[in-house]
Amino acid sequence: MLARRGRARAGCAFPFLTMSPVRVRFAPSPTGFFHIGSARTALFNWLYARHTGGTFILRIEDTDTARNSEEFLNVIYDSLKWLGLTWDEGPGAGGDFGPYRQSERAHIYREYLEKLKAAGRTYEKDGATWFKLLGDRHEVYDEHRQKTVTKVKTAPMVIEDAIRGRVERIEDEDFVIVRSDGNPVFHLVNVVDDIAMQITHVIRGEDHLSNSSKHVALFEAFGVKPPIFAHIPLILKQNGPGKMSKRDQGALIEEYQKRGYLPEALVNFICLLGWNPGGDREKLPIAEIVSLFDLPAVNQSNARFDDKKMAHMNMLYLLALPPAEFTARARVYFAAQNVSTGDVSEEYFAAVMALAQPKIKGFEELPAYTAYFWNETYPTDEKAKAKALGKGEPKARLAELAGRLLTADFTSDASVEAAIKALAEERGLGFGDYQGVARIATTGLSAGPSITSLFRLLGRERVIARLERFAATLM
RNA sequence: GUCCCCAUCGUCUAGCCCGGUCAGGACACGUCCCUUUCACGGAUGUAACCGGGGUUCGAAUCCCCGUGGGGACGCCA
Repeated sequence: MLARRGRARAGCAFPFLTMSPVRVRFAPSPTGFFHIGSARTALFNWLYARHTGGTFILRIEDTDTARNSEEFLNVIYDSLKWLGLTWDEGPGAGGDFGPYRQSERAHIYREYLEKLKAAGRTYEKDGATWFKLLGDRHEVYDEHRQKTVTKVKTAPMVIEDAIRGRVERIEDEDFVIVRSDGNPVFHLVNVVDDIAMQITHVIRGEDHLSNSSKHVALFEAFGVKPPIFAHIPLILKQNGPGKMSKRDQGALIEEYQKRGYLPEALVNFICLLGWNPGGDREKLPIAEIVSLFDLPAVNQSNARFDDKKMAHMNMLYLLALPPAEFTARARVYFAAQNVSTGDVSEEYFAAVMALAQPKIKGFEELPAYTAYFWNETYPTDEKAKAKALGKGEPKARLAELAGRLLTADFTSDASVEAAIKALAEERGLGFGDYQGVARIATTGLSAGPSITSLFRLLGRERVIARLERFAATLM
């Protein structure tokens, strides 16, 4: 924990001015849905590229032909675009180092493999091609794997990590680089592509830290100086042990998209998992995050995901949205959810949204929160109804209110309020004696926007009709 | 089992590099205020330096050892 600030200042304050331009890549494999952890890795790469004026590359690691799918590939594209993490090079974006799908780069891997073979750094075993480490060999029984393995006495590999400092790890076993079916393995293609695409910084999850010694060994075998690594901490699942996986609750980006979360809120939230701008600020615009972000400030310890805080961040962004923007996005949400809002006018829809925006935490609350605005068949919360009817004389209050509203002025919240207040005063009662029962009668709910606002919006006829209809059920 | 990474409120974290502040903020939770409901907002409370040694006048901060958590150990990526 202590060392990182020191490293931050020990290096050049503006590495991108003195070194070759930053080139980073996000290299997902389309073997499953896109989850929070992947999104954050992509985000940190993107942030670093934008911060340094470098290049953000999207590379698809689809060498495992058995597990790849086009569907997952599209999820990756869609999720990245939704989050606003646009790539400068990669599928659909072009670039001078393509193709950007590993399944289309076989010729490049063959070429690099030849270099390794020529240097005597490979051998064939069981039909596969192995990478040969340098050093003396001896056999040893591995308890964990319950088999005899060949160990190699090698010098420690040095991993220069922008987040963790210098990490040494001994790589002591040869490993497969080309499968017996002819397909190259992750370790090989990953390193070859990082060389071929001139990647300067490898920003990836800490789960790859142990692999890095293999990768450094390969870089050295190719005679290439390894890039700067930055192994970011993992995101742990909210409940229970271990890192977050695709199966965990709240793990999938797609899910947040469907639930109407604002992508800018999600981005703001996940960049705070393992990084912070310093000071007490949490909600900050992406442009500012870009300017403040740097690798040495990334935490070294894993973070646990917290959906409550995520929801809170989303609310903050929702609250800050210009009303027209809120309305437009709400429209999209209703459409995506297939929730009908009747054939109301744009003005009416916007007016309803104006009442809802300051009250809700997320778009997913919207359909239930506004159901009674769209038609006359809205659900009634029976528990709330029982509670509202449990005290006073609800039937009398409804009748009085309906009568008074007949002549009330519905042009503004204030005029509706004045009418109800006058009625309450005449009867020696409080506003609240009418408010509760009127709300359940006209909305079916116990909570919602101010009663005067929603009366004004609903209009005299509908309000009175609802009051009378509800009163009639109380026989 | 072996190797690697990590360790401040329940959670995310500031403070650590460069030792001296009532250990600060946010989420969550409690109370109060605002209020015609529910939210928002404001105020406030509960709550943490993993343990043990060492260095030092002084350690959350530096060092060591434990312990705990995480990761890796595939012809997955």
